[in-house]
Amino acid sequence: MPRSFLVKKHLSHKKPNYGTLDAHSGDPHTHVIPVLSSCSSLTSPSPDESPISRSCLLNPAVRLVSSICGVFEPQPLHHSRPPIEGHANTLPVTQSPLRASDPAAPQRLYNDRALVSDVKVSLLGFASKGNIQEHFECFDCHKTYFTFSGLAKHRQLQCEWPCQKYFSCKYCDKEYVSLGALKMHIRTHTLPCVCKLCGKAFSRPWLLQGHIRTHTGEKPFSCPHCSRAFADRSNLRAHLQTHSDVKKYQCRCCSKTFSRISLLSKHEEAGCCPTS
DNA sequence: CTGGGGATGGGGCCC
DNA sequence: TGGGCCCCATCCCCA
Repeated sequence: MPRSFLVKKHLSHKKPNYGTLDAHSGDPHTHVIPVLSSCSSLTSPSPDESPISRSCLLNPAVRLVSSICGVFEPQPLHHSRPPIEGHANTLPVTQSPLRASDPAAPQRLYNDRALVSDVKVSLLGFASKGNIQEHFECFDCHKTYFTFSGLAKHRQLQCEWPCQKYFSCKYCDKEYVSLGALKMHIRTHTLPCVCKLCGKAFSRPWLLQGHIRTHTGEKPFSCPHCSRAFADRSNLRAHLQTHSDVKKYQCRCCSKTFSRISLLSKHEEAGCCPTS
């Protein structure tokens, strides 16, 4: 049951990138090391022990922006747009050296982070609603998120970056806008989570956990209205609808109500609402 | 045909 | 960046 919005929308200039995938999968720190090297230059002489270097390294905004903009990347991405005026191609963090002994370092680091936020919003096509730290809105679909990471993941999975590579699955013809989305998709081919009892394989560990309950008979989700129990919370939720006097899904034609949208769909497909 | 349970896939969010 | 959890959606099967 593939979700089509994960897949890249256009199929032009298809560019398989297995080498990049393999390189990244082989070295999970590929994105981190360049940032560390850049940040360590700000925190000499002891970058390994400096809390500033650590915070710089762990700052997801710095890592994300650096990886996307190519500022710290050994292999720059192909920009389809010119640099944003006033920001050039250099992040502010490289312009204000920080030292652990500097008493003003924390505040300056905070200011730099604010600048990074500004850059990332400008460069990546993000719009902010009011306070930048409260709401992040996607330019393309206008969905809003409370955190930047939430918006970033949404952009990775559902909307296209203004300048990006496309990652093609080597097992099928699907293409994705981010390496992470591709990795997640590839798991549906490789199915690395295997049930030791029956050999059935799954793409994610929690799917395997749910499957194992079918062997053990464990049903941790009990209905508060009857004695039934379920192995899956979603199935309990569907069951709870059967106790409800008000069915959630109503036919627009005959006003008949159903406990599930699938039942309503089947009802409509059966011909109740031929025009809908 | 309908209603409901079982099983599974995938995105969002948090840590 | 990935794992875990939650939620939603969907398909299959059976009474």
